[in-house]
Amino acid sequence: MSEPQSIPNPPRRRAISKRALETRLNILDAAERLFAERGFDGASVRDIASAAGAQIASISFHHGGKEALFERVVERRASQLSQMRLDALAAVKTGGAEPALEAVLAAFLRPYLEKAASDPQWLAYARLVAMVSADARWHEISERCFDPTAGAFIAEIARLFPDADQTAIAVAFVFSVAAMLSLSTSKWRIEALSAASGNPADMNRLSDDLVRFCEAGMRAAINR
Amino acid sequence: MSEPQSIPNPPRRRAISKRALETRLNILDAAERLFAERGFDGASVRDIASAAGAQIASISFHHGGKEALFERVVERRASQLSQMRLDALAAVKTGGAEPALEAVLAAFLRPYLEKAASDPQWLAYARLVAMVSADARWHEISERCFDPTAGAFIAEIARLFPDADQTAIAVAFVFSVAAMLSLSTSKWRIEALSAASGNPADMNRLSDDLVRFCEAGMRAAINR
DNA sequence: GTCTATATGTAGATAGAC
DNA sequence: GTCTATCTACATATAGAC
Repeated sequence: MSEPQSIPNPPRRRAISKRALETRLNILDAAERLFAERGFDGASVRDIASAAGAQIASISFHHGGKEALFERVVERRASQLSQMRLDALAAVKTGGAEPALEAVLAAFLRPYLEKAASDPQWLAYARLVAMVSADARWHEISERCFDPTAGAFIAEIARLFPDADQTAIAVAFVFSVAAMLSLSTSKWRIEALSAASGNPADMNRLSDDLVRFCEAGMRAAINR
Repeated sequence: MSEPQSIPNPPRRRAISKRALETRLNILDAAERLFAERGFDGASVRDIASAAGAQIASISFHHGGKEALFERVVERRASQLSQMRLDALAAVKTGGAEPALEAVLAAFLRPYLEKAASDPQWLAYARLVAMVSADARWHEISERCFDPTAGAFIAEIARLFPDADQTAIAVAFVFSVAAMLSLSTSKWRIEALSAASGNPADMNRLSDDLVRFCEAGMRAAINR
């Protein structure tokens, strides 16, 4: 993924210098931040290069242009997050008894929530995903990066509740993902709307609230 | 709202020609569609003018530039939708008994759902709202156009459940709004993820599913 | 691999004729 | 109010020296 023209068994290829790898990584991180803040069209490769301390030309050189860079930014974290989620799902299923609905939903939601609570780059990534999901231009990315994992979780829930309507489960799952993403895009709004209470919206509490909310909503869909 | 420099009692002002009014309206409609499809930066005033059958210069003339046009597009429908929601809330409260939680949530969600089911421009508007909510650049619009109405509904729910945590209610409300908006941005995804079932995702059914999902989630937040 | 210089396109805004 | 023509700025991308 990080070597454009890599070959399964390259006969002879010079190692990439440490500095070049840093440049690539700095560009990816800066792009993630700026794309998340301003959107694909609002973030220019000039600003990204500048924020990364790199040359404008290095973006085309290392990543093959703006669009390819955007896809790499999304793919990098998506594959990591998918792995964490599927691992958590597998762990939940190793116990002898049937897993509880809450455990399955938590296996999907918690890996992201834990990352987002500790690393601002993951928060930026979620804003990016919200953009990707909302923009028809990036549907292909969604299908490739997100839908397989989402499908696995929906199938598992359907297996736990054989009598439930599968479409209703998928609908509730999409609602749950939307609620999850709103934590990164609308945290400011939660704080504004609950100003009276005074609490400054602690991330751990928000995470628990999200899992409770989604589980209750999913149960309502299953018992439809 | 549609007359930039209007004065409470204008001493003498020539009436705006019918054609000019049409130009203004055509621009608003085309802008709504293109902003929703491509985002603020992705939609050019050139394309908007062209889609509206108007001149590029007419956008600055009638609406005062691209940013001002964007705000007008959002404000136009936001004020209409707020009115419908507050009317529905008032209607729910006129009955002697305390309104049910479901009725309050429905008063917020149904007006939009009914519009979106019948008018593609309202679907486009929801994509726009999803953008506005996700982009820090437009927070001021959110606070001005959306938060007052949201606050009224949160206050009503808090009044119905005096022992519930107010922050938890606000959090669940934001999750509900996110789920609602996902109907416009992720309808294609619902269809992809529930392909096995075959149902082509009828909008009326999705609306019912949404209200059920949000009510169950909100109850879980209240009983926290 | 990096960096300068530049090619080529398009953006938003407006002056001034009609 | 409309429309043409044009201004200025900035976009992405790349060729070629180092």
